Amino acid sequence: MSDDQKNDDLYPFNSYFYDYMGSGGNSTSTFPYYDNNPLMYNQPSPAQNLQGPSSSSYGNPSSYLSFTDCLQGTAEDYKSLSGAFDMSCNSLAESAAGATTSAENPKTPNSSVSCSSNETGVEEESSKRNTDLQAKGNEEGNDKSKKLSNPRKKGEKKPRQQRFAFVTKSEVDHLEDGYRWRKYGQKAVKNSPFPRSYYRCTSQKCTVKKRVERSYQDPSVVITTYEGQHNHHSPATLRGNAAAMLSPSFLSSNSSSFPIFNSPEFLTQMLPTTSRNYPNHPYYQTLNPQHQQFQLPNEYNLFQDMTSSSFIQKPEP
DNA sequence: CGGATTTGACCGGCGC
DNA sequence: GCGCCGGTCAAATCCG
Repeated sequence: MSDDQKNDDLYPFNSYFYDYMGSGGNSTSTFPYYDNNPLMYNQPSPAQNLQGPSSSSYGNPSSYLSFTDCLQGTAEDYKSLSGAFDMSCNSLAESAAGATTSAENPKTPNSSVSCSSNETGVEEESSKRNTDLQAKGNEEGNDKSKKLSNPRKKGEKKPRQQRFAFVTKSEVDHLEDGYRWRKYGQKAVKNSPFPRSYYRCTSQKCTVKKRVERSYQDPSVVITTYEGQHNHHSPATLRGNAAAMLSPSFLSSNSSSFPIFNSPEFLTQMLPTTSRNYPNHPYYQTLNPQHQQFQLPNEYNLFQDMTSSSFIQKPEP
């Protein structure tokens, strides 16, 4: 396990988790974490998806706006949310990582382009790898014993795409998020009885990936990590789809107000339950390639900062 | 039959 | 240098 990954991934299943549990020094937090949150908790099955959270057995949906409701708003509405998340994450990331932000997410008034450099990098790498494979295939003919070739020059670090991870309580491992995914791998996770699944967006030229794993501490919890940004619209409607809202593309392609995030209900559901119900859980958070760790918690205040500065206020025009 | 999933092999990075 | 581990590939298999 590399330090890179320790800092990057923050998985509850690996050595980093134990470190976190033991010392508390590298504490992480969740964002967002949905516990008893009728807005996001218990992702509905695909069949339930369009019905919104009301089909959930968790929480009290009647008390809250559902994401379905929210998503029935204008595109501008969720542009704002996305922008807010992105802006928040970027500013936090920068503050945590100092000035080393050159490789990713240059702050621009239009946050929708904030991740483009990373995507380009990975796409280039991917193409390069394919090219290499083809070249190698030509060179080596049908030799199947050597499947893969070196995808990049030595010393050239693979650029990290922006990551966005969140925890969802669900019986279904692969949560419906409005995009189509193709599973390309599954690996056993160290210290966990549950495997981790790797998915790639099936859309052409879309490099977004996601990993799905189940918490071994709480098997009812599914941890989904998105990496990269979709370069296309969701093939399915976003209605009633919290995960789609929280996908990187959604969270980074926007710019005005999104009323639900101004609501105290949302905020109080969003974070406090995190520390209340899972005090030792290495909460997921917004991740990015710069190894930042957001220590939300004292999280609630920070999140409030985030929300007050980013959700409530409109991003700069 | 075409697309999705499964699964074993492979690769690179890292620690020892 | 070796072993471990996360991530990915791709042939085989499954499924609608």
